[in-house]
Amino acid sequence: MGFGERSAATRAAILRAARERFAVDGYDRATIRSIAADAGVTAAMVIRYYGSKGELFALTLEPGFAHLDLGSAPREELGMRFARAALEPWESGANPGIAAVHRAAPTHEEAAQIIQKYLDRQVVPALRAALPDDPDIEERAALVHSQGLGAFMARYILRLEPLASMDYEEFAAAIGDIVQHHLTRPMRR
Amino acid sequence: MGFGERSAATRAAILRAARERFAVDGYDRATIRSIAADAGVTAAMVIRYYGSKGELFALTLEPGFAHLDLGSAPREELGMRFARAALEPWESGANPGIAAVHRAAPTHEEAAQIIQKYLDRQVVPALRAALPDDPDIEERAALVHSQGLGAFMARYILRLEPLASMDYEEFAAAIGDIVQHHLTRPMRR
DNA sequence: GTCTATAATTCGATAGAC
DNA sequence: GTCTATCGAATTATAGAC
Repeated sequence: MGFGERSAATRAAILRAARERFAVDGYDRATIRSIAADAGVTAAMVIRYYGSKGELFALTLEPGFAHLDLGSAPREELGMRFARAALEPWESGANPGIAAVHRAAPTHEEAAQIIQKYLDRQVVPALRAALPDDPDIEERAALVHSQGLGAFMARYILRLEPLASMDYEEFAAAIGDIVQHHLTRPMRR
Repeated sequence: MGFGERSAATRAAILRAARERFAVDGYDRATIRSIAADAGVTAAMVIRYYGSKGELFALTLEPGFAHLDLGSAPREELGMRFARAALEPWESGANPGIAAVHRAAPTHEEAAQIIQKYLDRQVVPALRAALPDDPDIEERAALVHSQGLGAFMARYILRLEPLASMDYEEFAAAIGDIVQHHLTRPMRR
């Protein structure tokens, strides 16, 4: 596009500010003006570079979910491995885009679809690779994800106690244990 | 209040419309005008009877969560009993107020606090009554609730597949099984 | 490349007629 | 008791100066 050197930094600053605002305030309450202010520019610049609030939001979510890698975990450690891989990035407050998705999803169909995609393209394949012979892997993955979703929402988004203040190791161990159960319990056919 | 017979029906219609709108659209996207239109009146009436959008929303949530009654379930059936008691009302689409709370909670602190209250005043006491000697009942209740929250959000709010279309009996059985595990697994001290 | 000024909406809430 | 008309604030987005 016809933008020079100078603008690249501004563009990046806007995107960074948008990620932060959307993650903290949610889509509706985050305003173009507040994003612009955080980035040290005016609202006009935000529109100039990103067209509209909606387009900016879409780009905000793009880097998306980190690739879910379970490595070559032994069967008995799969749950714990999954829980750590999914939750640990959050302890350092990384990936504001994902918080933004989860804050927007209950009222914005497009955001909910991004979560659906994460489930289909990351969670299911990762678990299928680990348990290639399980005929119910999709149901298991959905249930595993539902526990991950609830734990994530409770601790990081809604900040419900005592989960929000619980020691991370204890938290991860509890969730890992449950995931393991989802993955290994007998399914009714 | 100085309101006569006639207004009572209007009042009720507004509240009913508000519950529906807040549940479907969320707090921010539901407008006074849309609620008024659904109720067959004008926006002025909504304000006249309920003062402000915020006050109306608060009343919307009031009937709140149904009392969580686990009856006298044997220890081995506690998880299943809990899952059914928490989820079954949803299959018939009841209680739009609760959908409204969960849609608003990620971006509205007050709504999140209502969920916290549900956890503290319904989930914890119900489980404590069922397992009076468990020293970790609050942690267990929080973990049970996190699974319930995730399952509820995935199936009814975000409508993630395949959970959203899963047969209810299978769904409830899976969640009940997990809840049971949360309640009975050994805790690290 | 960035800003000021402002257009065009939309929303919550009010005032006052009937 | 209900409505019309409108205010005032806030928002997204545009036009155009510098």
